[in-house]
Amino acid sequence: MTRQGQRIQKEVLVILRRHLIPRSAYDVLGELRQISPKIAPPTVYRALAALTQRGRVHRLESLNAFIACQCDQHQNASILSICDDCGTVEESVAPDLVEELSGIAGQSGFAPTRHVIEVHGLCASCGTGDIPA
Amino acid sequence: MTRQGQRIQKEVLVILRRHLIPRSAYDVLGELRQISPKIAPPTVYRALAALTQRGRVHRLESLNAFIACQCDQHQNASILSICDDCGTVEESVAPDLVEELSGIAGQSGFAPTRHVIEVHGLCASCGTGDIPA
DNA sequence: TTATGTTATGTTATAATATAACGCAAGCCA
DNA sequence: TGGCTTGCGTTATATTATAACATAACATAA
Repeated sequence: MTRQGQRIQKEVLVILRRHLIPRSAYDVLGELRQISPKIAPPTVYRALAALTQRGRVHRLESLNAFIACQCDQHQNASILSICDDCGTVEESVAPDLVEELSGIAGQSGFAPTRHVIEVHGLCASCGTGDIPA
Repeated sequence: MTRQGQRIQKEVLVILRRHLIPRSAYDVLGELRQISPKIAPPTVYRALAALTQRGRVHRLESLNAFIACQCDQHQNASILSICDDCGTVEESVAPDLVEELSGIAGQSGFAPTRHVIEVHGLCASCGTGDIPA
């Protein structure tokens, strides 16, 4: 990775950390362009891929969007709880559950390498009726 | 749903059942058009949404693709194990794990409504070294 | 049966997401 | 420095998905 690559990854991470709700790659691109107007989609996707691989960012597969890791580093897969009302995402870590999941998938000889665990629903604030629609 | 809607849903299901590996919406559209050339994307997406809602088809969020339900009806969320080599998908049902997952997500008051559980890796055939790349 | 309201469908267009391909530059090492 | 490898910028385009609105199908009751 070059210095320029590092710079962009850092900028992307800063942008994602500004938000509690997921941003699409093009949302991030839009914000990046406020600083560096010439940036093109592949640059953003590369930065997001690198950050995701290093666990600094999580990709929400069911939203096609990204969020900064809230835990500041962990090796296990995250459980991402997505509020379908306000959009906030809560991250949980549960190594036992991931183990169990690997066990179930592995019953037929399947060898897991990556787990996608996302839960949709309503967060505590949106679900209580405190804030009726 | 009208008769035409039923017809298309049935055709989509037949197409998906012809394949053991997931098909994108546009793959399905392409096959549908061999029968009914004038079909447009929204028609396919509507049929897939209806079939998914009824549990006849599963959407693979991490692939943006669809596969026919292999279990022939179940109410619980599926665990979908996706072979990154040959593309086959194996479906498992594990109500206990889904319960546990709901419990973890619910610790903060989150109320789950839908679970996305996908595991990437290598299936038994691809992982054993029997068929080296 | 016809009128009427409601929901589903067809159609067009376009939005949103993602990546292929390739030339140039940066970093690395002899 | 020169040659090698990898990463990056750039252009173009592929892929996935939906908005919007007109029309058609169906249900119901007068």
